[in-house]
Amino acid sequence: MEKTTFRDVKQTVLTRIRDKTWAPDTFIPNEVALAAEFGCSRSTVNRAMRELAEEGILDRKRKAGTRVNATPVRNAKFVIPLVRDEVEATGAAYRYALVSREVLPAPPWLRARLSLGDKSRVLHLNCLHFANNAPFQFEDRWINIATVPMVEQADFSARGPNEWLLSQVPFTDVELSFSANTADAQLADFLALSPGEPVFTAERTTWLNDNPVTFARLSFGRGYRMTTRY
Amino acid sequence: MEKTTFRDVKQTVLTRIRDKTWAPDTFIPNEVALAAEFGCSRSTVNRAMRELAEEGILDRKRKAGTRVNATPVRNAKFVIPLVRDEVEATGAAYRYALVSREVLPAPPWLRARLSLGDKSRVLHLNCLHFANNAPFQFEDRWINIATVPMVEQADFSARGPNEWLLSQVPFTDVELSFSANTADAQLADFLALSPGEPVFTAERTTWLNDNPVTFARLSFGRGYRMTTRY
DNA sequence: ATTTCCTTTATGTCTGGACATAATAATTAT
DNA sequence: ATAATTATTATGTCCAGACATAAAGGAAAT
Repeated sequence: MEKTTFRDVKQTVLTRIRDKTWAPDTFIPNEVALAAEFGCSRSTVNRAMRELAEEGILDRKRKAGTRVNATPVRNAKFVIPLVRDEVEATGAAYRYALVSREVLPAPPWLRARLSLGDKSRVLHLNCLHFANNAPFQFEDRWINIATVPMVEQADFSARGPNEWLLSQVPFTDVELSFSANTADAQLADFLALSPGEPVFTAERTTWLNDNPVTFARLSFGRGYRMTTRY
Repeated sequence: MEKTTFRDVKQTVLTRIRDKTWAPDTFIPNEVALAAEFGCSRSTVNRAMRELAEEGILDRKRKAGTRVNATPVRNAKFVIPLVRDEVEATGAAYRYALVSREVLPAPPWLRARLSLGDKSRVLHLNCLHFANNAPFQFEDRWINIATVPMVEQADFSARGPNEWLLSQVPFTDVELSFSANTADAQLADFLALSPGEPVFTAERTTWLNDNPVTFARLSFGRGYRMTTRY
């Protein structure tokens, strides 16, 4: 007879939820009772339940107990890779090109988005990432010079700003958002699309303890899909 | 003097990584050493390190040790809510309408996607979800009758199939993918767009232990954004 | 009836110890 | 030199027991 692991407990609990032994919105036995039933320690049950709660299956509250979540608002985990890795993972050759680089006062829309003062200076970069020489992603990147002073000396002709930032500048918070948009003339040009074609847009803003670090708008052309399994 | 919690340990480790005390791609001290340094038990250090590894910050291997991940492939967590909750969270009134319902043999593209046999029957539904009476999401839903026989008797005139499925049918695996597309004539009509306007598309396929349950294509009109912070 | 205080209870976390396991490093046999 | 075997080591997991803490429920005071 093998020992009951926290994985076994998770599995058993999941099965009971699926076969409606434990119905949605009802409380399940407490940890001590389950530990006794499964023949393991409370710590083991606790870990199993904690992870299931993390996954959105269960809802736990002190004293109240553990309830089966009626609407399992399951959270999908998206792995956000580097462009280089994303391209190379498909077997395609990755190439990077810097389109433009300039230092300028932060435009109003960016000041609003990052809550910057009105005399903030930013580095603005436009970059293109290719997969097998076909444009794959257009990167519109803004970096807050006040938070990252050394960015003015950095060389972005061979390596993209994202890779540089990841290796040089830590961050504590990220906001990420996805949307569908149409390509304007400039974007269509860069991504080899016709104006008006749909583009998949990912916008990422990062902070280092309340100090805005960077804002990036990443545009992907035809056929791009962001996929996850869980 | 307070006790050192696993949260304290996580915080300290993160700080040391950020200030480059522990550089990327280098090994950090083992759990016993850290427990001694922090004045806590190894279990506490273990939990902190395990969670940081889960978050993609660290890379752990038995015997080898714990290494600082050079390219923190941080994974974003997306909470996928019910349409109803998503709409009501903005303060808008939610309304649902069933557009069409028919039982038919699975079309070839669906058979391929769900690996269905060639005489599979499916229930096909078209639904509209409104926010304050403005179309918010168009749902193109296909349900595998073989896996969910009782779906033929279900009434979808008042409640959307997603809510019904969530409460009635368990699932074990989900594939989710996002993309940008253009509205065709039918979709433009339903979402009150002009044909050719961009739509944000989410496609979700779910299985119950290798048995395909359902495939849904959810289309969102103008201005829809899917956002997460971490 | 409403507020305030106290008790109870289930989860949250820590400890210190133990054994399991994977992977590396060292050793021995071919 | 190369392959097979054996130690070593850091992480992975488990346990039993302890105390902390949030929150529900009831009791007492207003």
